[in-house]
Amino acid sequence: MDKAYDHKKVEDKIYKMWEEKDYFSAKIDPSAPFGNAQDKSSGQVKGKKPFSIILPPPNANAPLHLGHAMYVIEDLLIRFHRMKGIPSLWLPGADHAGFETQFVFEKHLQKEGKSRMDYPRETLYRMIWDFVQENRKGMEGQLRKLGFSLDWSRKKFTLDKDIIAIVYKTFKKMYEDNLIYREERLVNYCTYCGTSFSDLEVNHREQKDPLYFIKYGPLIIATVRPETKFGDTAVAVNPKDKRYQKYIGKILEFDTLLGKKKLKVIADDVIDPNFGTGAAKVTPAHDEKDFEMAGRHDLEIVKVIDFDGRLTDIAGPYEGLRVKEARKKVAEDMKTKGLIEKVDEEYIHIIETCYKCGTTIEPMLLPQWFIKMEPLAKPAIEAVKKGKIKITPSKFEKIYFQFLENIRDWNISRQIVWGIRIPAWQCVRCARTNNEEGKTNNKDGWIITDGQRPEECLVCKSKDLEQDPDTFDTWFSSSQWPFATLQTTKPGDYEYFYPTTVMETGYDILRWWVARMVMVGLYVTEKVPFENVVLHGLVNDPLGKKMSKSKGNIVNPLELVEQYGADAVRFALVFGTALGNDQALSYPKLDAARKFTNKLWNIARFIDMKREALNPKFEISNNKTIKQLDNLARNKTDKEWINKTEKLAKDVTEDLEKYNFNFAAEKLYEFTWHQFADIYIEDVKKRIDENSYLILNTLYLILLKLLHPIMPFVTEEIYQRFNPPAGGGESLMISAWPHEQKY
RNA sequence: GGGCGAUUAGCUCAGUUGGUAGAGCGUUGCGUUUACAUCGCAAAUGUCGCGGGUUCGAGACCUGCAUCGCCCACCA
Repeated sequence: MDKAYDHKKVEDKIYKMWEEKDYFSAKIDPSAPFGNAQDKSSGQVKGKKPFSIILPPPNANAPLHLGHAMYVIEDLLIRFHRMKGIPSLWLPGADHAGFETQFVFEKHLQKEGKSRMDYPRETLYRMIWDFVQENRKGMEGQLRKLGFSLDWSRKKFTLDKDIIAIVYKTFKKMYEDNLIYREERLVNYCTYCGTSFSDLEVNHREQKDPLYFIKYGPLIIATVRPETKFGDTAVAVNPKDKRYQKYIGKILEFDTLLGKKKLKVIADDVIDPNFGTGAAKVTPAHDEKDFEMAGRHDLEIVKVIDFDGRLTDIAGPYEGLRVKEARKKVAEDMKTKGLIEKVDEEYIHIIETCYKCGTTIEPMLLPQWFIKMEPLAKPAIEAVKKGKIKITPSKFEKIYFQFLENIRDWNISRQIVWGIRIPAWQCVRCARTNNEEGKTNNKDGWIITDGQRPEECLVCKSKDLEQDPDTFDTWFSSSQWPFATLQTTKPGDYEYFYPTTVMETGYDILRWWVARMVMVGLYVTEKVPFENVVLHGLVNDPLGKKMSKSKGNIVNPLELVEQYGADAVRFALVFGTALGNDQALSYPKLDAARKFTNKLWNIARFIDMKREALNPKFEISNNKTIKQLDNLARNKTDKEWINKTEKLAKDVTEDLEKYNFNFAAEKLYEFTWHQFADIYIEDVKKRIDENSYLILNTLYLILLKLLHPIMPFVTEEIYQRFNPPAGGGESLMISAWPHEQKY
């Protein structure tokens, strides 16, 4: 053996061996059908309950970042259960990541001086498709380099035909169950990205803006958005406000930049008499509260801002100006005309911004597809409350409940090309008729299918149908991922592996993804999609700052793997960090982990040398229980170390089953280095004989097994070099876990 | 406006049901021809953010407060 461990000579070779021997493929054990055995009360439990994890599919639009290396938790769980002899499945996949990917791709186009507008829809889609396929290949290579024992024979992509078919089926089912509706209402719209968003894609930011006090005849109203006043269709006051009683129901007539204007004064409870002057302008097309008032008071809705972020012709001379410049210009002109009473320059308020590009979100009137969330949220809340799903660490339950208990309907329409196009067709003739009759919500005339273009309009038999150009919010397909994957991999997978055992992911997508998977999973399959949610923290840069492209502090896990070895990277990520807490990338910790791999290696080297020296006549059995080992040992000290190792195996097993990964790593590190190597080996060194050698070697084998889930490469390499007997199995990764324990 | 987390050795962080503080890195001293200098032995360093409280006993539990970070939130 070399004097030092060189991961570069080992890792690729070992991974290839595992893959060629097909160790990663999950095997459904037909002799131990699990199926209905989930019902323990029936007494029909047969075989072992399988263990399954669906890999959170990484976005196929960029190489993996260090955060993805946290998948190590899933790999160690899978390897742990596989060694325990439990049929284990870890299913890989990739996400097309609709909007995110289109955004990234547009950045690439920009560098070439192009934009999405330069290409027809199909061309743009095809270009992004190719871009994504390239990325997928790269990502899979990265996952292999990290040693992840993913079942590549079952890999899925969110745009696989069979996945899309399921997404369509779900949409249709929801539509038929009256959970989907189309409505024209104010949605979060980013004029830069050119699409609407759900509430989760909107950030909030504090900002200082001038608050203008504008004269509306006898009343003064306060606003930060004078540029939208062209769309005012009322003035509102609180019904209890004594100052304004005499105006309620009256028509005000007053001067504006565009001449005389008449507005009715309405009374509404949402108006806070203590804000500003207690009177507000009502601009239904650009403010949600105003939009709701418009509904209650039957007000006209006048659009001032267009989808490109510029004022419409309603703004007269200000038409075509961008919101920001329009605001400035309008305010200046109003001052000149004496329409502004005063300006509070120090007004601080919260604005909504696009989570991606930071542009101020415009509430925009747009017909979109919505999912009614409340009926879906209730069972999802129940599932956790009743313990059908367990969230670890439990502190995250609060966030889960808070999201679901205050849930609002989900806008799933996106005005982008990259994604799954919504299978909704509108009859052009019916739509026109509806419009003429003054119906604005276009509910009629829409045909939802499972993806097939309908032959003709169901109402008027017209063949003039147009498909909705919008695509689904990526998270709509993601929400179906656990059952969609298992229903489309291999026959029997869904029946055997669903519900999955663990959903392990970053806490940052608890609401975006996990909660939605629970809701949609329960709705479609009537089962929870997973029994355990395990949430890890973020990996930040060495200074504790969040990694991001704009900061330029992204770390590619492969660089670290190259330098320290995959085992060290994996170990460093679980060592010294409590589950669910953020951690800063630590080079000293990586270095310590790398030294640990070397320590392991040198223990092996020592044992190897002793083997050569002693040339023992027996073979080391891989299958000895610790009890059997105790009977074999003759030296009292050796027996003590058997007990200590037994205790370690018990503790590590318990820690892994309780998701206390840091405890497991810390105990293994401490025991291996400072107990086993520093004390035991130093002791046995002086007195080693055949019998002690047998104990030493066997205990070391147990350590290798216990370490294998976290550090698979170095442990496997050593195991292979020890060339254990046939009875012990050909690979550490499929050998038996040294301790049985259930919690 | 609400919520969550953090505050422990110089630095980065653990501390699992309350029992006189731990790791890695760093520092200091000593050692090492034979598993490993990617090493060993030894040592130093903590009013566990601050104030109350519960308890025989609190870093851990309760309650205030401070600082930092994150998340949620339609007062124009």
